[in-house]
Amino acid sequence: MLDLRSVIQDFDGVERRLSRRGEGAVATLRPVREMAIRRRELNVALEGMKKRQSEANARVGQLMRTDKAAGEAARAEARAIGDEVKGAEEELRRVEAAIEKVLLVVPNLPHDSVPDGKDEKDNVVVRTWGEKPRLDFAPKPHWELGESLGILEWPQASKISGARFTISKGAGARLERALASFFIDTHLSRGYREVLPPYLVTAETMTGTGQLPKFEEDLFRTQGETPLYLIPTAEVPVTNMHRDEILDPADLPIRYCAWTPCFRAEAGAAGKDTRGLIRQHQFHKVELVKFSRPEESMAELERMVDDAQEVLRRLGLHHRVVELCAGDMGFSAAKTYDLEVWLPGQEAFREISSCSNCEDFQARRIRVRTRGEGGKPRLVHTLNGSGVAVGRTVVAILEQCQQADGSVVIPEALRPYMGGLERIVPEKFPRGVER
RNA sequence: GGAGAGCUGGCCGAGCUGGUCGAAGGCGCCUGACUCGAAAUCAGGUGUACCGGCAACGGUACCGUGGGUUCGAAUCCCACGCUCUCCGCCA
Repeated sequence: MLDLRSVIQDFDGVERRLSRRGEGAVATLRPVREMAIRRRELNVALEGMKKRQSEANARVGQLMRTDKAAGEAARAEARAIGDEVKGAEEELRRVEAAIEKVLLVVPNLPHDSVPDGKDEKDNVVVRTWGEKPRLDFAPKPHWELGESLGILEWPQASKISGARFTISKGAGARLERALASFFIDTHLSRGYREVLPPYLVTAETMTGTGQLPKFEEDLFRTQGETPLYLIPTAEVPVTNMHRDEILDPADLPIRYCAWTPCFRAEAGAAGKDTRGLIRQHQFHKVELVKFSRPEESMAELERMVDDAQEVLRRLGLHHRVVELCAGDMGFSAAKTYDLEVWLPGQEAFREISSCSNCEDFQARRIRVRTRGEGGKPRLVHTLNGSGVAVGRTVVAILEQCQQADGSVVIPEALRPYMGGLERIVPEKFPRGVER
């Protein structure tokens, strides 16, 4: 959420910065100007009224003890003021609710360093790590590899859950589990604290990080009087952990890493990436979340990108870092880097991580503060990034590490987590692996 | 799921026969005095948000949340949430 005060003080400036995200973003803000002016007028008037009211009330109290008749008269007067106050309060509440409603769907302002642009075609490649693996055969897409190896299975998944689900089996299932452990261990050694949060959260929590009210259709929701939502990313529960808290500046930055399943309805994405593991209703992700002092948040973002890159480097996966343009960034982000991993089977770089600095946009919604000079409370900055998406890493390993014979060589760093397994070869054991 | 108790300032804790209560007292913290210095002691200060003001300062709101009663509510009434204890159930 943008700061109402700075919106009022510099409406044109805010509008100009917002316009870099596109016309749609600006349109969300327009109604605020008038409403804010109205709110201010009402508030000033109301405070004057309240002052008169409390004076009148004090008179009633005093007079009632001495002069009953005069007391009754004062009481009538006080009652009239009270009615006035009630009316003004109601009006003010209405205006404030209207402002809040608008402000909740206005996206964050892009940081000045963010490149201009409309969509993903305008994103800027910052650096590339490694090289395309030299394959002297026609590389297969991961879904073919997964099926022929017997480690990824779709017909059974759609039988039990419908479209966009996968069942991993044998070495495939183990690979997911190994990657998650490997990622977490790597981040722990680099200063993050592991947390295992709830996967179901309240609407308030979803609102805090910006998923609600604007993106309800992307979420799965439970039944019942007070529904809960399945988390689309661990960013949601972990960032909300410190809601309504004032964090000790000495503790900052706080760095968390969390491994969770993620659930996404993504109703609008029908027809894209229908095959394979790329776009699923459920997947695993290791998420990095930071709470930072404002002046350090951009440096922390750079470190976070490096932390995410580190796991790909250790796995030897060819990838690049992309800086998102203003038009392609997510709702809450002030600045975002994506990590894109090379997929030979599709001859394309695909997103495997997204690291964002939300600055104070989420912190304002959820009231996470720290103390600055003189002990004054001030908002922290929040950051989040994938470190990294587990399912998509499986895709990358299958496609980048595939061999001419259809087997897949497991990256060395991962082998300790795979019981020493060096290579995935076809598995066809419905009752388990024969020993 | 059932029964009971409770939710007050950074913490503990009074107030809850409705009025001047942002709220006693204690702890913690800050400043000053005393001291070579420290401890102890004494004196003073010590919440957040918003509005007005260059500032000093003034005003308004906040006693779990929301609603009600009333001229006026931390105090009375209703609903909800959360915490704790006991019982039941359970991986």
